[in-house]
Amino acid sequence: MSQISLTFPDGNVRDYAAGVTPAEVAASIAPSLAKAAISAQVNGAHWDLQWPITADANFSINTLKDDAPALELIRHDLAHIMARAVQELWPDTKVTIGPVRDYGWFYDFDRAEPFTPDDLGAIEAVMKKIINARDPVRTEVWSRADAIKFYEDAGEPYKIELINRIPADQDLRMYWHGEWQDLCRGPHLQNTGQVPADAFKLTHVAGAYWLGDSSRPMLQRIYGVAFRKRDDLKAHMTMLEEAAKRDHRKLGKEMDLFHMQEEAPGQVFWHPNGWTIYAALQDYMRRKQRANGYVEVNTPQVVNRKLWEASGHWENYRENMFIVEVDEEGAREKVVNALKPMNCPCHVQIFNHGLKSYRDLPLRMAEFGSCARYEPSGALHGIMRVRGFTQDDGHIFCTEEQIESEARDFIEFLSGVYADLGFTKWRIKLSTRPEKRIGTEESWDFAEGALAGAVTAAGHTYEIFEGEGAFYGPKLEFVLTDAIGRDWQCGTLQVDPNLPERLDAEYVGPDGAKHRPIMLHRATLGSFERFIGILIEDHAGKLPLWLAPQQVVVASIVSDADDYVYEVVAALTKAGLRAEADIRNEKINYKVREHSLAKVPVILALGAREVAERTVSVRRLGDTRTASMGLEDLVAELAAEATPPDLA
RNA sequence: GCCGAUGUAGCUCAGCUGGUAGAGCAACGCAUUCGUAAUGCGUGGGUCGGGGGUUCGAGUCCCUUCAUCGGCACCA
Repeated sequence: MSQISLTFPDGNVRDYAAGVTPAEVAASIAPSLAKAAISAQVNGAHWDLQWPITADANFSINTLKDDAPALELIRHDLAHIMARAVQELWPDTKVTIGPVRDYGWFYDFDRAEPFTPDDLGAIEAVMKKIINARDPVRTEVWSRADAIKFYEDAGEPYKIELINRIPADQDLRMYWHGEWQDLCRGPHLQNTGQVPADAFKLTHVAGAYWLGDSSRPMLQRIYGVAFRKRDDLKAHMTMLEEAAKRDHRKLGKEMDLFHMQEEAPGQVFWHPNGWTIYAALQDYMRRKQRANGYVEVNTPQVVNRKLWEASGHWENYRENMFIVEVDEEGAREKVVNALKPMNCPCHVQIFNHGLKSYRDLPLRMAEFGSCARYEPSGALHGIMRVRGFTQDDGHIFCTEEQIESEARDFIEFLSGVYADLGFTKWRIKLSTRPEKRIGTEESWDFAEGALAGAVTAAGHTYEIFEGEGAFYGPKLEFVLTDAIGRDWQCGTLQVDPNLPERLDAEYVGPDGAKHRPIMLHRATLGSFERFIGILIEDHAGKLPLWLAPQQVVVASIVSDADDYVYEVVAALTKAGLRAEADIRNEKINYKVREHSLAKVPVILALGAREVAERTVSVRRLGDTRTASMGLEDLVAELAAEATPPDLA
């Protein structure tokens, strides 16, 4: 029998018989290691303790102390343990797949009766029993025919479909613990007892389509989370509670920003407070775009279907458009219009109005464009995913040669905006040509190269998303990370030679002939609705002063200070600050509590002392200390702080 | 759109197996002028998401519809 050499992390090299398993290697080193081992790394690959090693390799043993492999195995094994528990409780349940995901795993089942949240406790109890049984995990490689036969006998049709989807040159691996069996590529733990029994939790049940295909049956999915230690699980649950406290729907109510109601699902009723944020953000964007060479336009809400037919939207998105039919006097049939789902076709109309020259390019056209899309009911989510929204939309009409410099310019613009809004962590995705596409390979090469070049020139890096581009051109997507680590895709830049073609946009070139411009669709915030939702959650409602709806509340401590309160409010208002008086007959404790809960950034408390000294007592949100200062100094300080970042 | 859950006063929520709706906060009134996260007492307030049905009787049971929430699918 041939020998192989394993190189250990400390540099030691030991020889073993070919086909040795990591379990045997661990046992050859120390019995304690053999017991603690959960898996191995073989030439960097995550290796089951039972898989044979047939060639020389770099080798190390993983234990529960090794974070990444431990978490992967714990979560993966829990997926199997949960599936086993479910089949023990409800033997007629069919199993499908159960991958590791995020902080845990999920497993999809086919079962006539849906699971209820109450079932989760029962399943958890059986899972703990399985863990405590410490059943050894066993694995074998099977032939395709045997495996299919096995699952036919077992009545597990989904597994058969999975087998048929696995590439023919790939081994089929079966795993067992106890009597229970599953098809799985592995690796797994040595025995079920290696899973910490107190560091997992089943979180929720949900429907999910088989293979993610909405034309396939809907399965019952159970989600769980798992960690190495009980404390990690507790920390995770605390994190979820924190995230729930930041929920923009909850804060929107508490801060009286907006509401939504049944008569207008997916559309926002902005209250004065919320609209103040919206307006401050829009004013800021308007100034920024002007400074960046954009011309601002505005286009109609209700547009005849002819334009949507010409643009191609009618054909592709008719189902998602709000249709407006009008009985026009004398007309034989109804006039059919659609609320605009996007602004680009209208912008092309403005471009087409009058003759354009190459000297007009690049032409940067911006609109705070209100759009309406009939989103599927299940997609709606607070003000983040709505049916009526306003994009900070823009279209750059340019030549092919100008794509790169325009893209670069936009990336720098966007970078400045994100920094001003407090987002310093963000990344760029480059989506390239999809399978179904129009245009020549040369034009795709050129456009993808231009976007990649622009990113590099702007001093950033990008991640490629193969085949994720639009059918007409590649795109950049800008993903920002918020204060609690969640990603949000906001900005976008798309290269589009198609729409100018369809809507017959042209300009006169230096040669005197007519040419097609390229259109760059771009947005920085995406939609105001969604972005404000993100801002609220990012700041947990505690917005920077320039965006805060109510910047200062001036509260009286005694009614003798009422006149002075009004004087202070007047001084603040004159300095451009959003200030309100609170002279209600309430204790200062009560007022401080109420305005703090409403996330007012600055509370001034005025009593006899302040009146006498012409000072103010300042309390900042999130700070229990107070400071006393002169009225003029305070006004100057707040006015400076409340200046939008582009004007500071 | 699909699966599941939820919908009771302005807000947060209670209301067991059907017997004529309740709390806290908020609002309003009165008293209190009280120095940095809830002053006390009192008063008013709900066709229990909409529609239909079963029943002597429905917030409670059934059907249907709308909306919201958690996922899935979707996101030009």
